[in-house]
Amino acid sequence: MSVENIFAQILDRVRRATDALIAGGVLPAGIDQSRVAVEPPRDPAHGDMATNAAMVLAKEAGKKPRDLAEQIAEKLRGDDLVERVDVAGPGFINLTLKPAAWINALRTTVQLGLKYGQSDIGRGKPVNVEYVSANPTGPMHIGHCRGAVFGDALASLLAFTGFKVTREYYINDAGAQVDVLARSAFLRYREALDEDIGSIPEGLYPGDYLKPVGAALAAEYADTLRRQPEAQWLPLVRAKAIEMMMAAIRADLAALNVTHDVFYSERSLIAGGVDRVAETIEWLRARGYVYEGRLPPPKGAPVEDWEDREQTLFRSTSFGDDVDRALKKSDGSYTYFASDIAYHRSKIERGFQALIDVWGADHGGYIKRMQAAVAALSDRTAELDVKLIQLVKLLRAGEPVKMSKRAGDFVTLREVVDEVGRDAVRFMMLFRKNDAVLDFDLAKVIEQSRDNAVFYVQYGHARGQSVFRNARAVFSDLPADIAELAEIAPLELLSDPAELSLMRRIALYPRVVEGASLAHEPHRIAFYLFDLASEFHALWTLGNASPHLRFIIQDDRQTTAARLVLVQGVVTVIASGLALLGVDAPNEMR
RNA sequence: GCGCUCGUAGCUCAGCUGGAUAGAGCAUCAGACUUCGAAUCUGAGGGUCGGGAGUUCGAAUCUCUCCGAGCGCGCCA
Repeated sequence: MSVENIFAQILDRVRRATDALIAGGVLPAGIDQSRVAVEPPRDPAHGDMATNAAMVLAKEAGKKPRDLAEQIAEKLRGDDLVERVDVAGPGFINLTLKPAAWINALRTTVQLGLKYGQSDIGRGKPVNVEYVSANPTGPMHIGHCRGAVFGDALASLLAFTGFKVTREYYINDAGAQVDVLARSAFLRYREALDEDIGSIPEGLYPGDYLKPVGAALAAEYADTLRRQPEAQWLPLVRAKAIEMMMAAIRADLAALNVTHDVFYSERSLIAGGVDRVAETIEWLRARGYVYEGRLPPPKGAPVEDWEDREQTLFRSTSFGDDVDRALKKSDGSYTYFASDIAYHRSKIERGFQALIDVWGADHGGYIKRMQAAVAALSDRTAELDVKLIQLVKLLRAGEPVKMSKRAGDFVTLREVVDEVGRDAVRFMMLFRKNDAVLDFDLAKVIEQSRDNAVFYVQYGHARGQSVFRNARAVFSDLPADIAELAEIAPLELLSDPAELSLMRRIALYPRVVEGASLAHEPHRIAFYLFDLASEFHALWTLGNASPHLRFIIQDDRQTTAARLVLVQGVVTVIASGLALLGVDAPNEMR
């Protein structure tokens, strides 16, 4: 819990009050206090904070909630941070804090700067976040983009809250699809040797992006490959194609500022004479989780070439899955699931007990078996959270965007980033819950209006910075160092309801960050920033009708100094939140 | 047929892991620019939280059951 989280501070005071009641025999010793919470009330008229302590504890204590609330309230009265305590409704304890509490919180915010909102709730626990993991068979398309941004932001958020994060990409470079890639590249290789290849046959990748691969192969091997049988050239062409596709993918990710610490190759699981997949299967078999058996045919949609046969199965039903899952295909090779188990075993062996996988929504049916595998591999100690990322519908002014033929019938990530910019892409991808379908309108996201959340938040930051530029022109003697300014500024002059409300919003940030981190929901940061910007813009406009509420008061150095600290609080939090999302916080909008 | 994810204002969506009278944006209507950039702001109308039942002090949130949408359902990854 971070020291600057004022909600945590107040929860601590509530704990002291209930502990005192336990000591006094009013509450039973050992009562479960885990559900006691302190949160901002929906209605500001109820005060600054409310706690449910009395309602949560009443039953076990055998007391009426209202009576217990009164006793807790009595203990809280006289607290140095608390101005007023009221008992309301079914037993809420409403707290109104002294202005000094908010003033201190603001001062702390500004002095901590970009460290504000950090916490140690992760306690250094290693977390592995796997995201993107797009097949190396072509450039990134818009469908990959959302998962990439989500995973990247989630990783940043976890790191900010004290987890030891590893960002990981699983390269699917071992399945049949990379052989298809190799054959497709081989065609382009022949094309590069001036052969007429006609149209690309059905089943191969048609995109132009393989032409450079063909050219590179021609430069490297001249026409030697062409005279070899496929079994000979395929591994060479495949390796080259994968290498070049991964380079393209890394470049695409770089354009989005998405980074990874580890690129883990599926092929490496079975390379160098060590078969880690077989090892893992035997490891599981020794523990009774793998057996030879038969599966019932799938219900519903009939499978045409279904044959009932004995196969190697993983006992995922022991961990809540509906059926056991096949580990080998009929030709004896491993299923994708088998390698994926071996891959997740490597994560566990590398010391991760907390795993997060970011997948496309079409993989939803895969979650249970993978969680089952992780449970089996770790003796139920490791936890896998799978975040499903829903579809992105790409629009332009309300109309669906058509595919680009050259890229191979999909819109590439690069095209979109080039058109609307990285910030718009990143913010909008996070301005929705991960499991909700997202409409991404290319025309809307570059609009400069409130309807465009990216612009609106960035503009808030730029506006804040412009106040400082203007203030320096008026009061050149104010300290340039913001921490020093916060030290000397008479913050008690910030007494207007709109100012206090903004201070409360700023104080909410660490709580939002913690909640978003624990829930693995980075979108909460984006929505919070929108609300913060909104409140800041409103206060700004108040200055039009009420000149005494402007940030810079020509003949009042003290008030100006105090308000600059408030503006800095807003600027700091917007910059911090945008940084978590990987979005720039511009000093001016041009 | 089974499983997963959803269903909240006319539209697009939040709702802080069970809290008080369910909130924003867009759209509609009515307002605010001799400004610290109005690229903004203020106000109004608009809801059976898909329907029903249950759990408890209290449910949009948890459970069950219907209705509807999307995704998935040995040898694709």
